[in-house]
Amino acid sequence: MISRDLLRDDPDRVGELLEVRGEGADAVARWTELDGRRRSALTELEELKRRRNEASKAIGELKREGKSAEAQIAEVADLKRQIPDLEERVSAVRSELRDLELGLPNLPHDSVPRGDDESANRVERVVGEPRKFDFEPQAHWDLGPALGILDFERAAKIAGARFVTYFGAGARLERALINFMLDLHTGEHGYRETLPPFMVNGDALIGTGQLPKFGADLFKLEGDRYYLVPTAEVPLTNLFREEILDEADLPIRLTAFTPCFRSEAGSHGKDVRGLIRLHQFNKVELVHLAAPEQSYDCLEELTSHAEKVLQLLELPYRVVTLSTGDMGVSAAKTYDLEVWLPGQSAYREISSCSNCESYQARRANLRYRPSGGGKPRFLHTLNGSGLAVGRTVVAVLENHQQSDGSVTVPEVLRPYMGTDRIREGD
RNA sequence: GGAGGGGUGGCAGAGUGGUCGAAUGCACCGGUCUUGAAAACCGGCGUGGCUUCACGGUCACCGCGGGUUCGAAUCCCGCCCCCUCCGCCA
Repeated sequence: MISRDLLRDDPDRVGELLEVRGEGADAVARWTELDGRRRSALTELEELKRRRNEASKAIGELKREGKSAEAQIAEVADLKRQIPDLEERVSAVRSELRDLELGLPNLPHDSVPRGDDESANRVERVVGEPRKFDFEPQAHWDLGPALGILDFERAAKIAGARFVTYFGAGARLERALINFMLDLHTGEHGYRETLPPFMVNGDALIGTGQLPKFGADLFKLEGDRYYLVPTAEVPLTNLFREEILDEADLPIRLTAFTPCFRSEAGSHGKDVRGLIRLHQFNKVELVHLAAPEQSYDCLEELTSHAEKVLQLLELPYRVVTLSTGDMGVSAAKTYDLEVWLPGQSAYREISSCSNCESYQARRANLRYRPSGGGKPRFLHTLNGSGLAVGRTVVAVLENHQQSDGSVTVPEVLRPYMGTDRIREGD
């Protein structure tokens, strides 16, 4: 949600920034109009309520003194005829205003490149050199099945398209990566390990911005009010909703492994092979709850924590700042980490690190009390993948494959894997 | 799934129809006292909205939503959550 103060004080600037994100100045104009209607109706309503309260109080006093209160009772009766009407008007305007506010995307940070799509993204740095192969590197969807560690066809039998089953060393590799990432973030980067529910309610999804607009991307349990989490960002960020935290406790850094469930509606024909785009995948997530003054430092740190995973796994990657047209609705600024995939000769997204500033905090009513005292303020929320585990498996297989079809296990994973090489049948 | 109990301010905990946004204690902030600290004493101390240059005024909030009443933290209905016991299950 965008700050109401900002909408009121500087509607032109908000309109201009929204323009860049596909919403126009007309949305701001509509907001201003609704807000005005809300305020005038509210003022009117509260005046009636004040008179009603006054009269009721008088009735009590008069009765206690044994006097007649007929006049006051009549006045209250009269007011009570008018109040429900006005109340309805107020709540109608309110919900219209809320619908509008919940539908508006966040405003981009000044440092974000403006543009309509990913072609306007800005490459910040390229880290590591793509390896030179003296043979034709295979894509993981050939390599994995050949090794007998990834099975898409059998997964389709029990579930359908866009699912995978790991066998043997593949399953172990997934588990090794999860443990490695969690150990790194808790041991070296100062995160608290968290294991949240994998199902959440609608309020949580409104809090982080998936609802009301993107319900089609989610799996909802039939006949129930639960949704499967599309990312651990949802449970983690909402964990402290409706709370007022102490500034001294910020930033709160949480990491969690969860599966993620996405319907991938509207992505037919995209990434149909392999485990790039599945209905269910695993992810280790990083979340910061930060004071506004520190949140952009936090974004750099969080991103560096995700990068560290790639570096230790000896995977070449680049860091990209998403343009205004390529960012998610909640983000004010997003860095994508794109890992090099030799099988596709392309950099592909493996992590997305965002500062949502106070956008989600407003929706989830996530606040903190400043150390110096004073009113509670909205904090800033950040999240990033540290990393998407399935895609990391892809990157490890493709980058560390050998000419004989085996895969060298990166040094840091060997204690977790119990081997330095994955061979057919492992 | 069945039976019972319970959700009040940062915490604990009173309050069963009006003068209750709410006693009291703890915590916290400011002050007095003290060489300093503690103790003691004095004062302050919820959140949001509307209005105001400001002082202030006002509305709402006692899990959430409805209802009864001139008037609801208090009575009635529905829902959510927590606890205990039984059943079932991992």
